[in-house]
Amino acid sequence: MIASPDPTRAGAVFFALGDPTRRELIERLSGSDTMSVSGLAAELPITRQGVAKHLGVLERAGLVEATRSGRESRYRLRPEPMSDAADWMAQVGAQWDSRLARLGELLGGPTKE
Amino acid sequence: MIASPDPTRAGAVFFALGDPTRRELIERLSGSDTMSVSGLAAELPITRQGVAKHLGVLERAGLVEATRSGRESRYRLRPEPMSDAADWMAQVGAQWDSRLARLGELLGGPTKE
DNA sequence: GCTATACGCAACCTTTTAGTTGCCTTTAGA
DNA sequence: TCTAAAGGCAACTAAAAGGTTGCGTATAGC
Repeated sequence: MIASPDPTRAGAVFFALGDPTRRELIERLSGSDTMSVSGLAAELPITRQGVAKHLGVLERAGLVEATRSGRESRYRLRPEPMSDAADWMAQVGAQWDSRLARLGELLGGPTKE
Repeated sequence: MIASPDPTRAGAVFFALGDPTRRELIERLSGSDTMSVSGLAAELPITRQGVAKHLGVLERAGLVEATRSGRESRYRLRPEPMSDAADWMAQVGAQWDSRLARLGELLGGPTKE
């Protein structure tokens, strides 16, 4: 029941991780169970609303999950979708490799990088 | 020596792969040895100059390499920097895991996802 | 009940990004 | 040599992204 590789989701993950502030958020969340929006904003040089927007992007990519607890919503890291991105890269790399291998055979010798 | 994990380069890779057209280019390049700008542009719904810009982004991220051959410049895939991105994700995931593990110990039982 | 905290929503501004058109240079080939 | 193909460079446009301020709503706690 592992999350199946979803090429669509991979794109969202790449996009989400393409922003340094969002990577920063991910790193913070990887070190604690859950964090509130304000808690995260307190550690960053941008406003709470700015953080909230970034969390929205991460949530749409499936990388974080929000749970409302009283008056605050706590965010938890959800690393699973990253495997879709990793799969995409592995697949591209593999195809590249096999292409290299075929080329090597054609040339009649092992081809090194 | 394998390319050492470079967190800076990881950001550039995530950014570069965050665009669907650039992923398309990467996929095309993974299937052939080298391709010219015009060759790539012929397969995509955007202009040659548009493709050239994307190739510039990919090149700055280290994901492709250009070689001028006569009047055309041929681009080759260079998948190595992707490992920086993969390393970053793996590290985040590992930290998250170990945090979970420690939490599990504190609670006196194995914690499942 | 009142106040301060934590959010969500919406409008707005500024910068980047994706993509275009136009023009000029270099090279392959008939 | 003259032309057509391949590219680089620069200016410009439209749209998206990152970020802000302002305001309204719900909840915790005195």
